[in-house]
Amino acid sequence: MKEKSKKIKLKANKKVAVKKTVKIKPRSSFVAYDPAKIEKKWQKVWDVKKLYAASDSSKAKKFFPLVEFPFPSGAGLHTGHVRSYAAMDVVARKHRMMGENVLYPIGWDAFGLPTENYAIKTGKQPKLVTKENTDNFRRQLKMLGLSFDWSREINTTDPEYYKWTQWIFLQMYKKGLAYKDKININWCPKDKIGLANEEVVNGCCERCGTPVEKREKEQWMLAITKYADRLDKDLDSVNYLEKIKIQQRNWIGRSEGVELDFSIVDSNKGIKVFTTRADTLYGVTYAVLAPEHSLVSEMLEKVSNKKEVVAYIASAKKRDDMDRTAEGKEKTGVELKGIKAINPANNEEVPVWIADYVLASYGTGAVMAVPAHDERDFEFAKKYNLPIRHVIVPSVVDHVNPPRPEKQTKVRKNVHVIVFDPAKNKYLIIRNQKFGWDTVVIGGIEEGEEPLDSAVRELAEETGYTDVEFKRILGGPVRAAYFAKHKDENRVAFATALYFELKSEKRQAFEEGGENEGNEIMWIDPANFVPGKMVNSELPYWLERISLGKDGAYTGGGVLIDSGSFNGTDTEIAKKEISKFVHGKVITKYKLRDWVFSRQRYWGEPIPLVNCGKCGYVPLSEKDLPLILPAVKKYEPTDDGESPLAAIKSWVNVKCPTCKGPAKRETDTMPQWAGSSWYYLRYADPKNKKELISSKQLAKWQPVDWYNGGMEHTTLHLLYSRFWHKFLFDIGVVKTKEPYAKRTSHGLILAEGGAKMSKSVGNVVNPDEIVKLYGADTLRIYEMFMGPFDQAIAWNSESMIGPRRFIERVWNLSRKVKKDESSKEIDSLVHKTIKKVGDDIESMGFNTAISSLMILLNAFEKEETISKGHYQSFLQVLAPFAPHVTEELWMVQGNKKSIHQAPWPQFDPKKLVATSFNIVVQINGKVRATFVSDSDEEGVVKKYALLHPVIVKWLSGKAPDRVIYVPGKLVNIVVSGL
RNA sequence: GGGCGAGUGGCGGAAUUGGUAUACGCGCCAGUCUUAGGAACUGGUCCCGCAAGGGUUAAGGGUUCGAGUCCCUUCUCGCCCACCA
Repeated sequence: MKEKSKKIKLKANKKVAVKKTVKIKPRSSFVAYDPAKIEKKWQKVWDVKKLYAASDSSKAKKFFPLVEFPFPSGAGLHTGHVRSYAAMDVVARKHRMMGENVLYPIGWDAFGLPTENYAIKTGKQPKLVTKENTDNFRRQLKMLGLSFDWSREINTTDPEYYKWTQWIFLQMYKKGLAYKDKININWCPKDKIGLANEEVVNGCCERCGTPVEKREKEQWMLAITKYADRLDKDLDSVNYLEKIKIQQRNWIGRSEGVELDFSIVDSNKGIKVFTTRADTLYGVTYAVLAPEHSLVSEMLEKVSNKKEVVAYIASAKKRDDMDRTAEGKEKTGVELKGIKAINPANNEEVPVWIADYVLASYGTGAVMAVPAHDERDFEFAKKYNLPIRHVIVPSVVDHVNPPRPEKQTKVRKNVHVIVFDPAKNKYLIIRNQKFGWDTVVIGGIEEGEEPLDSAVRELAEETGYTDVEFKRILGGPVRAAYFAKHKDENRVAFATALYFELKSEKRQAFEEGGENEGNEIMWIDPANFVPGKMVNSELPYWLERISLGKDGAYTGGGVLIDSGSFNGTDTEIAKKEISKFVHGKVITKYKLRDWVFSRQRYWGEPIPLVNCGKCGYVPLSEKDLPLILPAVKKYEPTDDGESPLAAIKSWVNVKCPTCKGPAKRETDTMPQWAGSSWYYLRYADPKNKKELISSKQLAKWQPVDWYNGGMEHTTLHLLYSRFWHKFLFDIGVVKTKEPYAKRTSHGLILAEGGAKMSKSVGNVVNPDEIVKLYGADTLRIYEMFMGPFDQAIAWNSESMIGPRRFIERVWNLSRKVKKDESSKEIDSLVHKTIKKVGDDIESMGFNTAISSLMILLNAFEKEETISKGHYQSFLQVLAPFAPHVTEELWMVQGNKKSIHQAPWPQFDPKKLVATSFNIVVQINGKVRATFVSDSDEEGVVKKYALLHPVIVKWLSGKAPDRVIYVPGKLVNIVVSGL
């Protein structure tokens, strides 16, 4: 698989370390560790003995770990491959030692553009280039000592392989999942190739970075959208990293909503809109169509500003993707004057607009606009001065004075007057001594009064302040239910907040006593102007709207207002009820688009169809598969976008399989993602000429138990292959709904300094050089040890020496091996290490696994001698990481069978239990003393802790208030007044 | 703008049912051996302090006997998506 090229920013303030060459001098009195010698030697032995071949007949439990097979580029293996492959190799080797029948396969995802581009440049046949590259990759993978089962090697460009890729395509065609459609495709003018949406990054070709153009072209499509629902739902049944599931779900983009009809005045036509917010229907103030919407041209004659509309459509078409995604792009649109649509809820006529913020490709290509409750509609309405109607209000229940069931309830409309004094940075509040609360100025809105007038009136009446500047209304109202102590009644208030700034201290006389009795007018800091300290439970909304600094749509839930008979209904309930009321159709939409499956290129699987003038597209008979990719002289795609295959007349012109009349072959080829969408199946039965996979092999090996790969394939390869698998399930070829039981991903390896490794920058680390310098075992351990497996990490050649020293020390350790028993502490540490390494491998904590092996080695080195048993156990748990050196040392110990066939050592749980305890004594949470206890009994430990001389000194006679004991670990003495 | 994640020595990083922060490795310092050291080995290495002791996990607040770990606020960085109604 091809790694997606991505831009990665340089981490700031990181020095690029100077690369040092390291001389490793042989030791004198001892056979020196020489990886160059032992690694080659053992690789040969393993190869000859077929040590890592999976057994089709074994009765042992099967284990099928999988890594993404590489695209064999001319650049050779990179460090990212090593990271993933070595990690799964560790897992595979451990499971093999656990006695499982392990299938750890590898192959080549060899179709693809880079090979073809290289062929164009050099005139070499892609087939030959592929052969050279795979040979090199194979050599490199073997050099690393990866325990692949080489007898099952597959290659997507092998006709015996792509026969089945073509076969699957034909089945899809027959089921109507493959269809031809004239679409606007993303066209890369440099690569001269159509791209899937997934292959366009920020409007540019993901391979070469050239801005993508739109071109209308007939393309083969695969109807992945028909599987959208299952691709989403079945994620529940697999063990993928959560972030992978989330990314897939986001990409599929399932959303549930309703389709509603807005009929058009004086016409039999209607606008179908899709919405997830049917509850806001009464807030619709206009409707919007995508410029490409078919209704637009149908109604054009009735539009009074036809010229303007036509011009707008033309300009929208010209806009390419770069323009559309440009930062801060302003929404544009134009009204279809003379056209009105009818809101089905209240039969109101609303204007109809066209605008490019509505996408033709999503939903119905038309929306009902609710500016009060949708950000985009809001922005648009502000720009074109369209009305904004609030129909949803947030709903709060007062936490301090909740409504009392026994009291009467009154509904009121309120204003909240929020006055800020910028000179003093303070807010105006009223403190009521009688009831003990703080509040902003509140007043009722009288009949026929504007909120602003009420606010000014109430402010003057209650506080006397008159010289204020009105800034703005803080969005729509908020509904609050509370008990009004001073009136002894429940209130449901719809409060609108108005924000003022104080201009001067000018005040008029105002009424004290009466209603205002006990009121104190105060200015408080913003720090105290917070929810919880104020009686106004709407305050969080006001503060949020103040901090936004501008008005915006309220997109949350709440309660309906101004919505006819639905007033007071909760949003969630209203969605259903309103939709029912206007006969909406409940519907699920997806962001996922159908997969553009054809490529006008040479180096891919030919699409096995024939186009007959009479019969249309006719599939080849299955016995005529594979349809072999013919040899051509020139690989260049043509400028008119036709595949180079179109130029081979003898190949193109055929007889129709159905009517035997003259017909032409389809000349498009399949994308690189085709062969990789099902390759994991073929490993179980790689040489089967009759079937894609036999049912016996299928039952034996499926599904993949653990699939590790790059995060960049989450929305492409992983989704595509799940789709193909589900299709194969539907036609009875496979028996599981999902191909991969578990999916994990590794982090990127960056170049030294944190930049992305790239050939053009020249900062690529070549595994060949590292192996030459340090050996494969060192490279493997380095990559496993460098950091957490799932995180991106920069290469650091300085650190490379650590793992090499580690291996040398293991090598030298063999001199200490005697038959004697080791100490109890060492014995316990060995067992702990066995457990830790085993657990860490399963949870991909490779770095901590190696760290614990280092700790054990350090302990061994402090001993005079170590026992043979302990030494061998150590080699065994190290073996998955460093297979060569451990094999050599294992054989030197006199073993006959390979260490990689030795059983995974067992740990004795009894030996993990400590016999003495390091007890930490704290006073008030601070460590004051430690001691060793041979008991972890609470009474004993506490007694010793309190008698400890240092503790006695610290306590200086004071009696502890409390003594807390954490079994076997810690005593915390709580004393007041120290 | 939305989603996900992260912030711990000079560097990569360890430690989460809350219980001695800085394991392991790199680098650095000193010593041993050596003609020599960019090798190897031994010891040291979070900060302040002669010490006793004090401080420290982006910043601030909270919960707790006890917080890197849990909660809130703020800041910074990375990744993915991005007009999806």
